[in-house]
Amino acid sequence: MFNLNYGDRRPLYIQITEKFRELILTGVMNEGDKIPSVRELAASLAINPNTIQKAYKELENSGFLLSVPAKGSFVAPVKRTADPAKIEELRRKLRSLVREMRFAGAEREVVLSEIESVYKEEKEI
Amino acid sequence: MFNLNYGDRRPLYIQITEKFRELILTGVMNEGDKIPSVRELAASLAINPNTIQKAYKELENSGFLLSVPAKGSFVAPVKRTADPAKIEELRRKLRSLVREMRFAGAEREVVLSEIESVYKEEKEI
Amino acid sequence: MFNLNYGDRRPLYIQITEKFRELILTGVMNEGDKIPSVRELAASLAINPNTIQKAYKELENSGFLLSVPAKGSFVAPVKRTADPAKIEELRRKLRSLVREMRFAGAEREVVLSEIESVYKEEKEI
Amino acid sequence: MFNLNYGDRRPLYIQITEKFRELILTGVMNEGDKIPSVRELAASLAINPNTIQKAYKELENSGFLLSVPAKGSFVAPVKRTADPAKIEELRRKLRSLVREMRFAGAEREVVLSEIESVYKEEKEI
DNA sequence: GTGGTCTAGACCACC
DNA sequence: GTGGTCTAGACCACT
Repeated sequence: MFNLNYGDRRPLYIQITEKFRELILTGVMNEGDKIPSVRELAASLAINPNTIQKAYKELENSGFLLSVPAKGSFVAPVKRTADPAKIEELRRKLRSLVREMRFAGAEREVVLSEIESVYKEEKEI
Repeated sequence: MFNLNYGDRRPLYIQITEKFRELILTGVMNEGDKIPSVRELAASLAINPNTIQKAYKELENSGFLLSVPAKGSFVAPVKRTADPAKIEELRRKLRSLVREMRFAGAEREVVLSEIESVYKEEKEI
Repeated sequence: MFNLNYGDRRPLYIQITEKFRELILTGVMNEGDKIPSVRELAASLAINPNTIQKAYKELENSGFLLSVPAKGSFVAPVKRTADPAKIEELRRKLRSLVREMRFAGAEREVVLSEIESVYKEEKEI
Repeated sequence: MFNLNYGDRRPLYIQITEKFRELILTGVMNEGDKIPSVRELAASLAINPNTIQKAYKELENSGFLLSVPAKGSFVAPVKRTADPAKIEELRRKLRSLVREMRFAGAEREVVLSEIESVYKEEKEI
């Protein structure tokens, strides 16, 4: 499914949550997709199931996964009552980034097309 | 000059760097402009000079300011690269950020309006 | 671990960053290695922890370290670019520096021996 | 002869010293060359002669120029009893830079050829 | 006056 | 325990 980097000294469970975060945010995994069971992924990565458990727990806490007892874990629905503070932080980052692009010479249309393409992304899948 | 937000969980020195980044990238401050001295701004914001110093140092490291001992700090000469590689890098960051915003529940219109508002900001007037 | 030179007019925190840069660039320390904690190194060098913190921060900003709160600081994953543009930039810096050394009275042999000794330094052994 | 940058907020006399430093270090100007008189250069740059005076004074203090009363100012001989501290500082910079080049993938020969070419530079003129 | 360095000590969140 | 932020205050070199 993916690989761990043992050179990276970040804890394994963090590497795993990051990986899932990336897969979900990029639309490789979508709402409702079933993810591998703890034991399954542990075997596949050859690490302790407790580590996977901890990663899944983190992902559940941050709203990326939804665990259904006796059924498995699934990618959470996108709705998630938007945390205003989080959105505000992201908007701040967005403004700063767009200003930098503008300053670097990127045309308004280039930026807009990038946005559009993201919002079309998963619909095409 | 501007205000600090103590509710904001970002460190004060980061808030300050962001503010200057914004003032410079939006063209409110231009190359060569003298900015307030470390002690002056510290007094004006009622915080410790060391905190301002830290912010100015960061801004100098990232190329926004030029600090000259015994003279003052100035907005650095700009290099509007229009470097395609730089733009490409920023586009990648933008996509990633927009995906995250979308996932967090931000509507397409919200993101677009943010872009528009940046491109309407004054600049080089 | 290493020593500070109080005769040296360079700031302590710069001496520290240089030392780590050297240790990393010469391969004595490698990606993922844990480095001494802020307080540990401060005690060992008998200086204030804030000074170490400043050095580590600089090293993190320039991509040599990765600091993780509550975990420690680690040598960052390396990206041996072999980017021609980067090399070209370094060559320009080198020419300028060597001109200055020559002007300051350094003999060609002195400069060459410096190069040789660097290329004999251990690395990735 | 050269231009001043009024956007640059560094003092004019500093810009002038830097310019001469560059011209001398790159071998455009050589030992014994007569440089323009204070009044001459002041007129050519359309600035106050005092500013030129100050720049020349700085250059003389740092050993780049040699002023002969009633004769003019000349590029100083290269010998200059090499200040050991200065040389040491430059050697440190050189080592650091060469390490970085080596790390970036530059071959030993590339670095050496750069040195050689600098030491041949002025002889070809 | 200016930027810059360093110390001493407090406090925080996280693990 | 860890990294990180902030304050308070001393000192330096330079203009």
